[in-house]
Amino acid sequence: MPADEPTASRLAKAGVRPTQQRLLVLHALAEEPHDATAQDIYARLREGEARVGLATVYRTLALLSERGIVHELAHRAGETCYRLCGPGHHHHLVCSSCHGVEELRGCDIDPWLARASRPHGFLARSHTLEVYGLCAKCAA
Amino acid sequence: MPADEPTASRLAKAGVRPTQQRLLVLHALAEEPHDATAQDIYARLREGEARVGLATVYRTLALLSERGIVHELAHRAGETCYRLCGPGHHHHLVCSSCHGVEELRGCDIDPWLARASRPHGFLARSHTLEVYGLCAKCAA
DNA sequence: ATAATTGCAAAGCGTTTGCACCCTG
DNA sequence: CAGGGTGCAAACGCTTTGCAATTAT
Repeated sequence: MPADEPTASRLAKAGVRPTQQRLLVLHALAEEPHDATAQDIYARLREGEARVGLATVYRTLALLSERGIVHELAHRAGETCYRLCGPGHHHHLVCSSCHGVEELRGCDIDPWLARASRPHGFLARSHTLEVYGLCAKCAA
Repeated sequence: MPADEPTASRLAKAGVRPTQQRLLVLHALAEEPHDATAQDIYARLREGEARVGLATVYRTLALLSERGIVHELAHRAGETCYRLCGPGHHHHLVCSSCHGVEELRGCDIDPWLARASRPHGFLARSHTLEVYGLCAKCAA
């Protein structure tokens, strides 16, 4: 089953067997304008002619997240959101109105962080930053 | 039922009736070295002689969170963590080893954020930042 | 052929809710 | 006395898991 070389090889390189349903999940995620839950993806796939089980969607998202192919966000309590992100360190601009997500690159707060946490004797290693506000469309 | 003036009046000022179980929940939370889930608090209270229902703990934490008396953190997926924080804007230094939480004050990344999000046409309004690393004790 | 993957349905968990009783104001 | 607060247990919704059938290499 070819039809989708780039995505398939991306999976293969990550040591994930590129099955039909995994590609479907990945495609569905790619089409989401903002991050989506497992149930969202499942519903989206069911709308079409796709035959994928809910459990498979959960398993797939967990696997892809573990392999770093998708990112797991936790802004909503009670359910996990997933998003297909570009590579490298970045943060998210989350629109409070349309819930769209944009990536904010060029994060240079590490030096600031290191300085700020020094008085605490705290050794900063990583951080998460999410920004809420209005995207260009919704601000208009 | 006096015995706990400061906490009680703090609740009263927030328009929350200072009942016995609300004070118990608040005290339990104050004694937690790091943030705790509703179930954590419930278990802690049950260890003692306190007679508080689980539902009450959930309702209380939700109410206190809504009133800004406790903060709701979402680092763990699947369950909501709560923490009794000082006032004002601040962030958290979360120790990856002991899971202790320290408050990081003096957050001045807003100007940086505003600048960074401008090219996106994004209007930043608020943000969340959590820093992971090692606290002074664990780094030693 | 062999081992991984999938689907279904049941089980698990954290959380919420209905309702009668209790307590506070 | 009136109305919010509480406790219990049942109901919920999201997620995980057991197991037999299916599919990929």
